[in-house]
Amino acid sequence: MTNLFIRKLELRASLSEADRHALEQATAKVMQVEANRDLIAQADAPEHAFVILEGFACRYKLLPDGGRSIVAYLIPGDGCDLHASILPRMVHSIGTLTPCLVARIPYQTIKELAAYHPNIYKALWWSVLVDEAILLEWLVGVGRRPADKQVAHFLCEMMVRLQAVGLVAENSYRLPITQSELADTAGLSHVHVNRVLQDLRKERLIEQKRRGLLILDIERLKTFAGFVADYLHLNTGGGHQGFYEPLTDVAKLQLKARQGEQDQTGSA
Amino acid sequence: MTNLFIRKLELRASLSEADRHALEQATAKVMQVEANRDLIAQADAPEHAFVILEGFACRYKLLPDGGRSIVAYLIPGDGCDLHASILPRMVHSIGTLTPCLVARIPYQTIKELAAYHPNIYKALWWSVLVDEAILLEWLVGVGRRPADKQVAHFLCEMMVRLQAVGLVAENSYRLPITQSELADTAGLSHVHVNRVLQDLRKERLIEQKRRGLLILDIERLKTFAGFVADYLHLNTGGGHQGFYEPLTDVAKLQLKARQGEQDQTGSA
DNA sequence: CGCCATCTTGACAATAGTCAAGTCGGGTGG
DNA sequence: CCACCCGACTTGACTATTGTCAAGATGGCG
Repeated sequence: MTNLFIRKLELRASLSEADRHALEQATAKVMQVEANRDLIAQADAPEHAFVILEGFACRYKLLPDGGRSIVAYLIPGDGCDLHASILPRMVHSIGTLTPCLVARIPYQTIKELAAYHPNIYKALWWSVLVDEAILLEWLVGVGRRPADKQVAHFLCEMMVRLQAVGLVAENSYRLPITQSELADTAGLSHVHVNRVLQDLRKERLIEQKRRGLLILDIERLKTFAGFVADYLHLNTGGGHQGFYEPLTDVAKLQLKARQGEQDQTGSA
Repeated sequence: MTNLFIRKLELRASLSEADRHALEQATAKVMQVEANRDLIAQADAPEHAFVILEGFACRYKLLPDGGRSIVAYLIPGDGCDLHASILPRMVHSIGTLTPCLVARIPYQTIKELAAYHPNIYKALWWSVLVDEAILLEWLVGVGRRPADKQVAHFLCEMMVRLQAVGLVAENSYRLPITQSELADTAGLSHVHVNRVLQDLRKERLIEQKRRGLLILDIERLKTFAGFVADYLHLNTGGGHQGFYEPLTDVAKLQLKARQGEQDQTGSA
C-alpha cells in the first residue's frame, strides 16, 4: 500500500514511477510521536519538514491570554510547512493531536524533489494554494457563520478531506479531538461547542460515539452548513487535465536560462 | 522613482540591476481602474496576474446571503494571486476599493521572471508566505479578539504595511475605506464598527478626517490591540542575510537534473 | 439646492461567553 | 477486582457582546 502522502499528491498531479519512488525514499525515515507534542514550535527557525502519515496534527497559535487558536488541521497525507524554510522563523506551531506517525524530511530533500520532479513541485504548490483556500473559507466562516453552522461546516470539510485519502467509511469517520479543541478551532467557548453538538445530534444530523463521528445525513448537513466543496479543489481533475502547468514550464525555462549563460561563458 | 512593487520585493530579496530592469519591463503595461471594479471574479479561470501600483484593492468572497467578506487588502506594491493559475478557478474575487493603477502581467511573464531571476522567485515566495501569515493572524483575531481590539489591530497592521512602502507620514495615513467595508473585513456589523471607532476616538487613540486616519498614540494603540508585528516579517532582514535560499538552490538543481538527462540521451 | 451615500443614534433581541457545579467513563494503582 | 482519580463532557443561571431594525444627521457633489 502506498503511503497517503503519495496518494494525496497524486490527486493533484500525475506522478511517474520515478516520482513515486523518490517520494517513497524521502518519506522512508518515519518516527512515532505521541499526542500533544510540538513538531515545530512558534518562534523556532524550522529545521525539518514533516509529513503526517498517520494521526492528526494541527497548526496553532498561542494567544497572549494563554489559550490557543487552531488554524489548520493536518490529516494523514498532509505535509506541514514544507516551504517554511523561506521565512526565518515560525509564527505558529505545529503540534500533534493524537499519536502520529510522521516522516521527517530535510529541506534539502524537498528542494531536490522539487528540482528533479516537476510534477511533485506542481503538486506541492497545489497543496499550498489549497491550504490557503481552506484558510480563507475558515476566515469567512468564523466571522460570519453562526456557531452551529460553523461547526457543521467544519465537520463537512473534514469529511471531504478524509474521504480524499480513504479514511471515511459509510459516512462515518473518526474525529479524535476534544470539544475544547473544536472550540479552539471555531473560536467558540467549549461550553457553547457542547451545546451546538447536542443540537446537531437532536436534529439527527450526526451521531457521536467515543471520538467517532457518524454523519447521519450528509446532504442535509451540507445544506444546513452552506457547505460547497469548491474551495478544496478535489474534483477538478488534479493533474489529469490539460490546464496550465506553470512549474514544469518554469523548470524548462530555468534550464534554458542556464544554458544561455553557459553559451556565453563557453564552459563545458 | 522605482515603482512600489519593486520596492516591496527588495525588502524580501536583494535584486540585481537586471532583476529590477526585468520587473520594470514586466510592470510597464499599466491600466487605470475605477473604484469597485473586479480585477478577477470568483469562479473565473484567471487569465492575468495583477500588481497594484496605486490605490487599494481587496480579496473578497461573496456570501450566500449576498454580503461579502473581505479576506485581504492589497496595497500599492502588492501583487495579487501571481500564482493563481495553478488552480483551475478562483474561489474568491479581487476588486478595487479605490481607483487603482494596476499593471497587468501575463502568467507567462511571471513564469519567465521566476525562471530567469531566482531572487525574484524567492521574493515572490516570500510574499506568498507572508500573505498566508497575515491570513492566520486575521483568523485568530476574528475568532478571539473583541471587536474594538480587532479593529485596532487591523489599523496597526495597515500602518506597518503602508509604512513599509513609504505611505505613512507622521503616524498618519489615508485609509480610503468605508465603515461598511471595515465591517466586512472584521466580520462585524457596520453599526458596531461605527461605535468601536467612536470609542477609539474617545480614548484618543486615533483621529479620523475624511478617509484619512491619524494615529495619535501608536504605542498605546499597539498595546491596546495586542499587536506584534512579527508575522509580517518586515524587519527580519529580507534578502540581506545569509539564511536559506531554497529557490536559488532549486534553480541550480533543476539545471543539474536536466544536464543529467541530456548526458544520457546524448542530444546536443 | 438637493440628492445619495455614509455615518450616527437609540431601543431591543439574540447569540455566545462566563462561572460554577455536577456527571460520566476509562485507566491506574492498591 | 474494585475504588479512586482525572480529564472530558454536561447543565443551569446569569452576563456581555454584538446584531438588527429603524430613524435621522451629515456632507460632498452635481
